[in-house]
Amino acid sequence: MSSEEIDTKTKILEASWRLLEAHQGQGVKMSDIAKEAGISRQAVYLHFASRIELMIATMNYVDEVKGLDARLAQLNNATSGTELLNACVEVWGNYIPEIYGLAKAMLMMRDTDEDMAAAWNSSMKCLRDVCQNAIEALYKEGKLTEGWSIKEATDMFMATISISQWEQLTMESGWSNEQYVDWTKFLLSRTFVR
Amino acid sequence: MSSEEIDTKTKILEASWRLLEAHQGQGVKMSDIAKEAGISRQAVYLHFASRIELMIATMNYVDEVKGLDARLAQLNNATSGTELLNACVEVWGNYIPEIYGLAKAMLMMRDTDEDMAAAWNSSMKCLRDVCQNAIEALYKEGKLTEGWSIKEATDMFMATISISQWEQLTMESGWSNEQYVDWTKFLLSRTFVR
DNA sequence: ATGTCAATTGACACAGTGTCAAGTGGCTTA
DNA sequence: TAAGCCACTTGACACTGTGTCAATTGACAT
Repeated sequence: MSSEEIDTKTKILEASWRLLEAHQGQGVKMSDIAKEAGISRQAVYLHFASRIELMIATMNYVDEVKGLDARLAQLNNATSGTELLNACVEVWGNYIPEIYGLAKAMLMMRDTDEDMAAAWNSSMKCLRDVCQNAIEALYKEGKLTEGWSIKEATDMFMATISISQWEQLTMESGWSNEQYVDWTKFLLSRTFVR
Repeated sequence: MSSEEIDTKTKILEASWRLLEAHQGQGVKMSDIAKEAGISRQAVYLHFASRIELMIATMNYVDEVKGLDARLAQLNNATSGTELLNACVEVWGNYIPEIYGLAKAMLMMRDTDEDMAAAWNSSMKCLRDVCQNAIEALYKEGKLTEGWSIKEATDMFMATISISQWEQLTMESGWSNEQYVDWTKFLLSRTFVR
């Protein structure tokens, strides 16, 4: 069996991931991935029907290895809504730099490919759930700023911690990740906590 | 001269703009633009050296016609920092839907093309200036929330009113533009006003 | 009538994705 | 040891979209 030797499929996924991170999700061709994996370009298609499919598989693979779900699961220890909100920003905000290349590639393809859009949304689902928990906790504590519905507040929360927001503040404006996390926590607390 | 008949260059720009808006900035080919303008594909290249150049020209053309600068210039009537901040969100927030298709196309190209990135940034410059004015006004009134530097606050301001943010809240989360403007004003006031 | 200029047509190069057919080399099973 | 299977290789090709080039047309100006 393939318990010791890494099977080709995994080699491709690793190569894809590595290149995506190295090039920040841009300009990574099927032939590059094949070369990186040490196989022929055509062989990639023996394992993945298309570029899109490979990208989605890479995303699932990274999800599995890095385990955002697991990281987020820990958060349910958080007692108060505020605490949960802050913890959420911290976990996600420190996760983004680890998966930025991949995420960027996904976001770019999402515009033109429905499957990718769906895959991305379902991958964001677990994050959204935690965000919503935080908002609901605030609400139950009577601490959610007046006027917000749960949905609206969760929408705004998600938008605020979106990859594009992170990209603009760190990559473009030159913020450190710590700055990003701290000010985002500040903005969210001020916005949602009464 | 060409005072009555629209010259071909303008016809191309109009066609480009129309298609970009109609298709939300996606999948608009040179041949589509040519067809829309009523000329041959190759003729487009007699006026614009490349797709990128045409896109940048379209952007400048729309800027000229729609006049974001002019709209923003009015704002300098605003007396207080808070007022300026709100006015800024209102003007920009109501401008976005009018130019979304074009903006989306620009943002997508920006990832792969330096010239486009530069053109986009310079186009955003006037918006950034107004945002910075608002933050500075707050600061001078002693109303800027403690901790923010002018630059950081302006960065965060810009990120909050970015196209991606608007896109996520309206196109994806289904908010009305009014909702977008109101909640964004709310979030910014809470974040920046002491 | 001659020249110029904008536009047309058709052909072609190039990159990247995806497909197909034929071949190779190693491993299993009879 | 032969037969068959399997993952992979090679090379060729179709398709799309961008960009280029050369030859041609038709209008308008001198």
